[in-house]
Amino acid sequence: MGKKTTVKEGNLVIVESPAKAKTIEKFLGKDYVVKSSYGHIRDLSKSDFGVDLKNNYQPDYIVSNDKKEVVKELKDLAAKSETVWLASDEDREGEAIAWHLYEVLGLKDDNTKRIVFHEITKEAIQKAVKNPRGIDFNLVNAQQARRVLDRLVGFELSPVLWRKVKPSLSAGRVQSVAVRLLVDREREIFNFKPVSSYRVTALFEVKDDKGKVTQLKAELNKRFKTLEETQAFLQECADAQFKVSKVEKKPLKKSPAAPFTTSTLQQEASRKLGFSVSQTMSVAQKLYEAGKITYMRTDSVNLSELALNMASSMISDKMGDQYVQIRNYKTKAKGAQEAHEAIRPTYLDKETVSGTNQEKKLYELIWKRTIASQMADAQLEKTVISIDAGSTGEKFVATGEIIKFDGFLKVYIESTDTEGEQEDDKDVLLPPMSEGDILGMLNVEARQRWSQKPPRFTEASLVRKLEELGIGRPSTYAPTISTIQNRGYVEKEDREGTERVYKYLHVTSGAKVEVSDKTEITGAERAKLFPTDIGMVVNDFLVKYFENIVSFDFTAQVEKEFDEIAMGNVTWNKSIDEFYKPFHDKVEETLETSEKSTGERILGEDPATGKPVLVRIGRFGPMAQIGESSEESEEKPKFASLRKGQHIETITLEEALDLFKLPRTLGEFEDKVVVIGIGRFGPYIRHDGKFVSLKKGEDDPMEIDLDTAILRIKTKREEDAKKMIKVFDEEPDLQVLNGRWGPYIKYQKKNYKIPKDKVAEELSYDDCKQLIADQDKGGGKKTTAKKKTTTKKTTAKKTTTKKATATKKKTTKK
DNA sequence: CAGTGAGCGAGCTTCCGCTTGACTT
Repeated sequence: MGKKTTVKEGNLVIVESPAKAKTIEKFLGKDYVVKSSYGHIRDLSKSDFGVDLKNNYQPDYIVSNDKKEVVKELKDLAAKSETVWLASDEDREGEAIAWHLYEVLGLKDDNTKRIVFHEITKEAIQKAVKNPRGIDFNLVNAQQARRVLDRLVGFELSPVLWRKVKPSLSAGRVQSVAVRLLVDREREIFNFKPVSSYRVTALFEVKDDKGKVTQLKAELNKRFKTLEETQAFLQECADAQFKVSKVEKKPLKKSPAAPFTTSTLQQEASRKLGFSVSQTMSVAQKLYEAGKITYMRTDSVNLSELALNMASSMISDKMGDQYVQIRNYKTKAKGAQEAHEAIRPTYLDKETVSGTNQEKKLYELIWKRTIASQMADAQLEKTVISIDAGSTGEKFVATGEIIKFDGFLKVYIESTDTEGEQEDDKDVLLPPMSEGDILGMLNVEARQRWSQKPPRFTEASLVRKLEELGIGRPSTYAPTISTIQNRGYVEKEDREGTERVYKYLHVTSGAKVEVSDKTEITGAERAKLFPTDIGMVVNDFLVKYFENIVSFDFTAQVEKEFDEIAMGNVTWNKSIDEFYKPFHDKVEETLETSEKSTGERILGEDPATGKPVLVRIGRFGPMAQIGESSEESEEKPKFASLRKGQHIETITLEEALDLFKLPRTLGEFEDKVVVIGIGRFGPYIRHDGKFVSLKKGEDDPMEIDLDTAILRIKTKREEDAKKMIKVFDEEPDLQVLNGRWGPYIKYQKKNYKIPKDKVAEELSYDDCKQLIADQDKGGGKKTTAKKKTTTKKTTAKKTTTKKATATKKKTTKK
């Protein structure tokens, strides 16, 4: 063998994910090198849409900087290999990845093979290798159409928003519909008028054969509309005879839920473990990389043959044969592409794993759900007992369920989103009773209840809705939720409930009905998604001018078109052209004719000046304004920002006028004025150039008096004194302080860490200077490194710092 | 922990889907 002749030998297999590559390499043996493309290797350039509008929408693809290294490695390996196997996923995106690889790596037909498998088992992979095919260009074109359409929609609509609403905003096929769902729901809630009715329950005494007494709770089978009716009925009950009129027993069966997909995992992890969707994904990623679960971005509910066998033997060993029931689940999700298995443990005999608490919990959830999905139905018996209430003609009903055979319930019960206003009557064993039995009444009570407003979305329930509409993909649910929050369209928040008074009626046998007022907390929300004013204005704008794009079935419609392209019935650029021409005209028309959209609402007149009071979106967010700026009058309008929790759509004239009462001067303390105001971080006291926050829940900025304010200033001073560990005479700007995360050094407005082996109190001036120099040097290196990298990276950096400050705010709020 | 506003000058922002890391607090 001469040195310069390149001998091509061996096989290069390219998959999308590096963890997958590792597993597959084991199955294929020595002759195969398995590498990963890390997803797509190139994308549309960002200049001029990345699409040539004059040349049949020709895409301009470029390999981004962070992919250059991967591409180079793959190119080198491909050149040396005898055969290159493109093993990206078996779906539209996967096919496109294969094609991009083919193009960018300069592959040739005669030594390139396209293979697919949708489960990572030895059999599946060997079978795939035996059945190679070529690249499916129809499918690739369907992906190009998808990509180009999303680019055109996003990059044409967003600039319209910059001009007509506010800079830096965004719109897109997926995110804009997500926001619309939230805005629509918020308005439904706003317009919702709760209706009250009275729910009546009774407590009876039941004696069994042996004379043992048990209690039985039953609910009246109707609700009364008015207090009078309810009171009259309860009074009748006081002297009524209660007789069992019917005892009905019905068998009932419950079936397990399908194995996890990305979306159902996100929902259950949210309900059962309180995880956010991004949390779920990053914990799942860890489990996947450690080889503990299968791939976590999937829309498939299928389990491999191998997994089914494992489940079957696991269940029969552990619980017995009668618990095994192997099932095939069908996906219900619109547009599912099912390139992978469902999410399941790699080894079903492992009930738990090592790792962080979160990893353990999520793994256990996946294990239980997977096992339960292959278990027998639960057999239950439902008992319904009807009890006549004297001669009133009304019936009380008691229901109970007993489990005859637990089946899958032994390991897993699916949660629901319904929040528990209704008490749980289930799993109640009813005392034995027969028709004609007379029951002793202990008491009858009634309480006023209100119909429930539609529920606000959580991250997870929004994902479920999007999936239902076929909008977005498993890999984008979590990022979409982040995007709409980062753009300021949506906020995830807790809301405290408000007190509500309800009527409570109570009567015992033979007595007189007592009526009283009780209070309950209602409307409390935890980690719910609230649309912001900007979100609402942007949504209204898009609905008004681009209804078809933000309609709930836009994605479904274009998916149909993509399917046609994938089947070879339609040419992709032609299809894009049919969409783009009218769309672009509409964009042009909107730019020319539409007014700037600020969500302006006139609330009324300012009683002091008679000028109009209005609210709208300003350059810095939602604001209130008294008077209009006009050319005739020199007088400028007055401005005030809306406060947290206030919204353009719901704020009243009174609330808006209150905003202008601040800042207000309380008086003087130590010869300096004391001023109350409201800033970005809530209400504050300003005195002698310093700021002190008001006490939450105790101080009202409109009410607080000078004495209380002075008290707050003094306590703040004490706290500050405690905070200070050391100051140096050499430089008063250099301080050692006690912060929330322990001691730190502050110098020229920057903070520096103190290494764990140093004691804060013992640091000398020189020690501090040294630490600052060290850390500045480290930081300096980093910043120069960052400057060298691409613009893409710096923007990514920006968003992460934004996120960091956002979480900061939240923690201080607590 | 620190921080507590605000109208013409320049250029930027933006999409959806595949994939992982690299960043702090």
